Amino acid sequence: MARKVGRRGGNIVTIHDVARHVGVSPMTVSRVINGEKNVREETRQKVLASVEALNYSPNMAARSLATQDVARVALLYSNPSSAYLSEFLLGILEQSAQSGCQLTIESCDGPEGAASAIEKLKTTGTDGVILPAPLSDSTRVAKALKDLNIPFVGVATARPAVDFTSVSIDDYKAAYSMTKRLIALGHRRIGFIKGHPNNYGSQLRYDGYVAAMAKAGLEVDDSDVAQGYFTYRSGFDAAETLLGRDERPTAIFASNDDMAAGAVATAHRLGLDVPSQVSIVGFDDTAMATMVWPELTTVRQPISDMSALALKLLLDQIRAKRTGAPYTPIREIRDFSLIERQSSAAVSDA
Amino acid sequence: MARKVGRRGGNIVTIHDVARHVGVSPMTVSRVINGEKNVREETRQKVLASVEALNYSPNMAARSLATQDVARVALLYSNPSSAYLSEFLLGILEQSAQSGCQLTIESCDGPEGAASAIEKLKTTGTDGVILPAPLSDSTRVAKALKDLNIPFVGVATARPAVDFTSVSIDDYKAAYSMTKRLIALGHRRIGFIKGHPNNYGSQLRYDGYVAAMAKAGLEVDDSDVAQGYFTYRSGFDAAETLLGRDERPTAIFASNDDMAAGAVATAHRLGLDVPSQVSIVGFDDTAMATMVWPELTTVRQPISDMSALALKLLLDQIRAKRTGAPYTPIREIRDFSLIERQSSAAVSDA
DNA sequence: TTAAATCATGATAGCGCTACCATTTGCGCT
DNA sequence: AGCGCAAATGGTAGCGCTATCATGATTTAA
Repeated sequence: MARKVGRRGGNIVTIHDVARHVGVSPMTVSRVINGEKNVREETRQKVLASVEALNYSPNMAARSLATQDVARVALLYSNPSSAYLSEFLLGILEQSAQSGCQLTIESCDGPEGAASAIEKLKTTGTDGVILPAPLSDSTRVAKALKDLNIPFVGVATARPAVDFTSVSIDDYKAAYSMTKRLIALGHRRIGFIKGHPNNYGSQLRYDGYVAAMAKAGLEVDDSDVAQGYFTYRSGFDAAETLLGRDERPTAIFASNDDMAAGAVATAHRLGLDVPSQVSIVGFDDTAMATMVWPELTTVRQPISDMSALALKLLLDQIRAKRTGAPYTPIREIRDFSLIERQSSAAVSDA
Repeated sequence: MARKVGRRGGNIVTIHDVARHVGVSPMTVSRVINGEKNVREETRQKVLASVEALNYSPNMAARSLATQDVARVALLYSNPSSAYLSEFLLGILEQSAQSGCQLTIESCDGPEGAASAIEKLKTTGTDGVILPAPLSDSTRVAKALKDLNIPFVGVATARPAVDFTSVSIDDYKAAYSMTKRLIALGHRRIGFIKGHPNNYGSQLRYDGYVAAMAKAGLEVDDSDVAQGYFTYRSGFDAAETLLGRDERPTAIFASNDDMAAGAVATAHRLGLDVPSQVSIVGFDDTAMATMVWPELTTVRQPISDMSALALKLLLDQIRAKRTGAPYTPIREIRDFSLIERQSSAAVSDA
């Protein structure tokens, strides 16, 4: 239980114990653990068996000390939804525990405030930066980091700029799928609430919606599209425009969950039942989606997977930079999924 | 920037550099850093000055390796609001970076699911556990941990059990203050939405409300109190009971933000304006509070402070356990604050 | 004043791991 | 067989820090 028993003579299993158990040198064990080559397959197997048997787990502190390889990575975020942030953190944490890197969390006020935060990171000696959702689309932030020669990875980057490594989902495809699903449920007039105009991902979502509608031979009337700003309030207002008419859509697709929740509130206020009279769907599957009633049908991103992967890629990049190896930015695309809850239903024939 | 420059000859400032700079032995520097006694005040000052001058910062990896003191602490949580969780994580992370301990995050399904999670922690060799909000009130979980002799600290523990260390706010006092504030705004009939009946903190909040009403000489009518379950939906329904009458209260105090948000939705549906016709206030100041419109007046707990403190206390406790020192559980109470937003207002004379 | 306790500091030896280089082993080739 | 070369393995020396004990400086008690 306790890691310590005395200054020496602890009960912790070390690489030496494994080595003795197998009958090789500690060095060989180290090589196996780190997946280096130049180890005979047979030896490798024996070592792995012993690791298992003795329940050995490497001591991160010793490793980072020996390798001098404690990457200091910072997570720089600006007001994401807290649901997003917490799941993001979960992924990052898991990965960082495995990789034994030192995490710093830094918040800033939008891309503007990022400048000073980045300045600070520089003086602190940060080896790399993770940029979650809103910040990952800021060219300004990307440029600042690049100028400082600090490696970074963007998460949920919508803009398909390939000059830095990023992990995202395909916003276009996701919006396309969701729209297609609504159409399959019998909806013909589907309203859309756009996200913030500055947000590139927001544009992609809209494009996906339009494409799916076109594919089904359905027309998108301008009056069925409302501008939103990703906030609850903006969804509330936008839905008012969309639903406050005689000829209203039977479904509304909001570009994020907060706006969808706002739309649900408006529907209720107008005396419309969700989903029997209007289906309302969101995007992101944040906690908001299950907090409101009825719970929202939405698009789910594997946020914690994505953040974990982002950290891993960042560490690779940092390592490459240190060894002077060439590094080519990667654009990873993860799969999204459609989560169907109670806010959507087939259009009623009434 | 990079932590590494070559196997040796890195540019990192070590304790030796500081020692040389001051003209003492590394050991003395170490002592100063760790705040040990038996160092002459004059020497201490000189060392501290050099630390500052050279911008030295201790290498956690080396320290934990030398002290054999890597505490493995687990954060065990069960479905808290994500807003709560993310802020909680922020506090924990900051503290853990400073203390150089190894964090594991573990989720479980309510107190029931905790059993297996705890079992797992045992085999993994966990030195201590942090228990956030809902779990910290489960006697079952507390007992399981105690039986295993694993130190733990509860956060936002409402039940005033003093047999384990905890960090909380005074739910009673907070509810009392909020109620008093509403009364000061001119409200005389104040409805209350209770939290989950199993939750002790929920009871304290109710008691605080009742006490404040009594203090002001106001009667609490049974029909002005509704049972809720901390969910949006339950707040939605409870508000219906409270507001769906001719003689309705002019304010509603919900035991958490989710229910307050639900209550706001109901008010809107009933055509009541918030706050001019009904004031609605919440508790916790989760992200939910600012996501709905109008934004909620609520009670704020210093969540990240509390979680950071909890980790610190946990580490103390672990250390005490290792050295065999006696340990007395502490019950820390932090200050809450009233956050006034747009969902509450003075009662109108109309 | 002198022995004994106390304090301030230093020297040494690792914590568990891996970088680096030395050595051994295996294997294909002439 | 003997050579060379590469693959496989081992030995050594720290990474930055602190536990421990040893030492010299200072105070206290007697």
